[in-house]
Amino acid sequence: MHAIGEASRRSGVGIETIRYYERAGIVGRPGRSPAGRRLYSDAEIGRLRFVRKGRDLGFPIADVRALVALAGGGGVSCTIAAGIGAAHLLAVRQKIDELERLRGALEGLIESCGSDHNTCPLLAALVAG
Amino acid sequence: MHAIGEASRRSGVGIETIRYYERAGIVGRPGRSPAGRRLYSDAEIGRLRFVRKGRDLGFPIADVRALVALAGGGGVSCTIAAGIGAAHLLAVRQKIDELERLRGALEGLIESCGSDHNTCPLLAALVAG
DNA sequence: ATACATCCTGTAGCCGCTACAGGAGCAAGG
DNA sequence: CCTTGCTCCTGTAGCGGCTACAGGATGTAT
Repeated sequence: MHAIGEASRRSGVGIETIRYYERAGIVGRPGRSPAGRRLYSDAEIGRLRFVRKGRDLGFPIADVRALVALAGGGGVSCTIAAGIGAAHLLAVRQKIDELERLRGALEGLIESCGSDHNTCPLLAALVAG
Repeated sequence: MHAIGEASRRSGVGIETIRYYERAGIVGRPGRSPAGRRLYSDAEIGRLRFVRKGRDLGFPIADVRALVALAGGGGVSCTIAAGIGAAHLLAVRQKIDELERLRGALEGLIESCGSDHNTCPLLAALVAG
């Protein structure tokens, strides 16, 4: 059993964030020492690591909560997990497309700022339309 | 002079958002009718449109505030505006790179979910190290 | 006169943390 | 035993950038 600081170091999740995850019900409440301090088992620290990895992959908290539940249960988990993953992948692809459009627009505007002009093309673009 | 609803329609900025922009000091305070209702000139509506376009290009509010100020003043504005734009473009490119990495990771995981396996690869990846 | 739309202020909620304030516990050195 | 300094506790507020109320006043059309 480890205190929250140790759990934080081992899982890579910040102390405040661990408490937040607990409040938000993403991870269960750990046991407590007689003085009321949180005590984490290795399995619980593993769950924190799981959450961090999910977040690193960009899954929203709601998805991570669902994935945690799936990892706990057995059976048809993989189909459901793959569904969640596929939906998230779609969202990531859409976000990329959106940012690519943005990038194109910005590149055009900034490039035109290099050439000769009286009025700033970037500012003009924002005023127009 | 136009009421806030008309200003919203003409600028494409929501009513609540316009008031938020005013509170946040992104746009100045408009005049008021005798009864205390906001009245917007065409120029002020233009400024709202400017803010919307900046936001559409993904500029954070602080940048938009700066760009509004530049559009108001004259002189060396373009160099500064181009600098703000270039910095934002860099941020957009970094975000894209990050999402591309994410996309790759997700694609790998989800693809492996299609093939034969005992343990779900996606869930396993989250549990592992 | 009445119905309905529009406007006002002020406050709270969203996400996912992060950063306090103000206190209590705990291990080690003097 | 006492102090020092670290960790931990709860509770609350802040970030960005809105969005959505509640509860009231005002404007317009019939």
